[in-house]
Amino acid sequence: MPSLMYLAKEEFVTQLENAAKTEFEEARLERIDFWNSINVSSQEFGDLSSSMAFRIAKQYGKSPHEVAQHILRHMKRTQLIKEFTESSGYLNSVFDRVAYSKSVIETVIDEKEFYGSSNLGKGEKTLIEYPAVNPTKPLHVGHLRNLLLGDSLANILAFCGYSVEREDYIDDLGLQVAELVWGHIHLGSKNAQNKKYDQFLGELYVEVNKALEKDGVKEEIETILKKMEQGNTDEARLSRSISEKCVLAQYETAFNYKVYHNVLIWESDIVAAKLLGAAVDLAKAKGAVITPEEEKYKGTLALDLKQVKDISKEFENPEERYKVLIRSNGVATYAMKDFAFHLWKFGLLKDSFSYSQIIQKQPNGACLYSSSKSGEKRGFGNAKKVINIIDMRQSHEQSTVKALLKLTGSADSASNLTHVAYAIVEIGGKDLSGRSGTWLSSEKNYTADDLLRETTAKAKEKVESSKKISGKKNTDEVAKAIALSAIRFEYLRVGPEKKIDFSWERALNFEANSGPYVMYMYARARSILGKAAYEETQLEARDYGFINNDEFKVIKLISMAQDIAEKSANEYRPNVITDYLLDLSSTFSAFYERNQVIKGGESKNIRLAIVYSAMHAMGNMLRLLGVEPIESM
RNA sequence: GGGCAUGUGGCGUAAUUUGGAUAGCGCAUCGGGCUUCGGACCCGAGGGUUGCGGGUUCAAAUCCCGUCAUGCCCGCCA
Repeated sequence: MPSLMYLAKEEFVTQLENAAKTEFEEARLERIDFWNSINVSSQEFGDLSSSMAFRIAKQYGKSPHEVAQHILRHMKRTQLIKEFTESSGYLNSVFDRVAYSKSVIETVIDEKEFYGSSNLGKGEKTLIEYPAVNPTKPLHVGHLRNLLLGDSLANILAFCGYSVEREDYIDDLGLQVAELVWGHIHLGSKNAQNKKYDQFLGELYVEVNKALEKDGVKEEIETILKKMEQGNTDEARLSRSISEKCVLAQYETAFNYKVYHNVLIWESDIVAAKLLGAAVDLAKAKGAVITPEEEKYKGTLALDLKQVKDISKEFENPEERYKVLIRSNGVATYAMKDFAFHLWKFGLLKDSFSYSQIIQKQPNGACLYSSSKSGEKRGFGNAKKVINIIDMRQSHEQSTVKALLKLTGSADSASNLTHVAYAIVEIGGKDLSGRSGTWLSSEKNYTADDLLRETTAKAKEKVESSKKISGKKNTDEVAKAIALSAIRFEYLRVGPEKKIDFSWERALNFEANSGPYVMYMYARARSILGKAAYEETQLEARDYGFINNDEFKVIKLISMAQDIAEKSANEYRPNVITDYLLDLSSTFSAFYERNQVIKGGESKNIRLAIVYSAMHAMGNMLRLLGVEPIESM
């Protein structure tokens, strides 16, 4: 079922189209033109408005006002629209508040926690990968953007009817891990006991990075890296074991942020499964790659940039002719490995992984699986749609993967591959490098753990000073929930393509335009319902006769929840949701500030129903952001 | 050299994909509001030539062209 706002718009379009076509036959307009001419307008101009008359006026050489008046004559009231009006060329609709409100509220009562959900995705299997952090350091405030974007988008897509699989890729064969293996051997692991393992590794990593300047160290690390890649060596086992311990520590953090996954795929397992060979064979067979003659590229397997420059402008490069995929020493580049992995993601190569349970029960109750040497077969991968949450600096690599998919005959998959490119998080204009240890600070580290701890402490202070909750139990839980809402909101309210300069001040702001603000409005709604001993059966008695402007503003916003969720899913933008939540909660706040609910006399029941509906709309949208609303705070 | 992203009041941002009525919101500043359902609140004021210059249009933050600034990417690094 589409949202009521959508239905009202549809009724408007139908009336408008018929009327306009009767009066202005020559206009040659499509239904889509009428549809696009309609906007949600500010209250003074009615509920929905169309600028169609301007367009027709031009063709007919008449004034928009005149045209609109002609169209208006043929427009008749509909189920949801009480009347149409005209003002300075715009055609406005006025909703039938009784019919509209009744329908919205009954739908919410019927659907409750599913209100706003839809079947947009038609159950399509969608694989979403995040955060793919190197298993060499703690998650910091930069990684958090990836983590929260991924988790939130996964929630949103699931709510919109996609069948979502949350996957994380772990590169346990990277140079960074090799450096840590070297560090383990040469610098020891004496500090490991009294620290969280990822924190210990992160610090060790900075140490190793300093040692890199010494003679011979680089070579030693390269040797280690080669042994790791061979598999079945001491170095390989050590790298996997270090990586696993690190990932488990990182996931402890993720769990505190209420972020969960379905499956981890390890680079060492991708290598063991020989996906790469199969991918190379495929690329050769389809003629997607060539072996350049030029001296510079002798012995490599490469992508001919001329062949792909139509696929993406990224490949327009006057200086380079080829993009190397397999080096002359036989080692694959990142892009090629990634292409192989994507063949698996789309089910274009058969799933040769075995899976074991790395965490039997995450805090959300679900098992976390992991690719492994031994284990059972499972139906992971084989997705129709693939979404990668990756920093925008990797756009070029992602385009290469896409191009390879297209060239190997999977144009469908190529177009179903989405790179959600987000800009980095900086601190005081500097990016968060693991190598130099920017995340380490003498006062507060910029790790995700530190951020949550600081924010929770601030929240707890506030909770304890609040009279409402003082003397009550679980202040820790409440403080944590509030802290989470603050952090998640702060990260998600900004469009993904804009860079974020991290600031403690903003992270710790719980006032308006924040997660806690929305949570507060939710809690107040609950509190009112509790005080009124509200039950749904009371709704029988509600009277839709008097819906004032404050009330109807809230109802209209509630009616748009599904459109908002779908927009957010289609555009991969959680900030569509945060924006809506701020609008809804502040409109709701203004409504109850000016309108007594419990002492509302004849309006009491309808207002209770509005509070009830707004509460569900807020709660459902908050959950899409990964924020579980709390009853009181 | 080529490509990508960003540029909106002092600060942080929304709206740009699909052009519409007065560019929305928060922080900060100033002024109001608790004997009234929770003050993490509400109401109001000041603050904007949407980087700049052209163009298209009845209408441009939005589309087109140019230009400036900032950051990033374009390795047989991973």
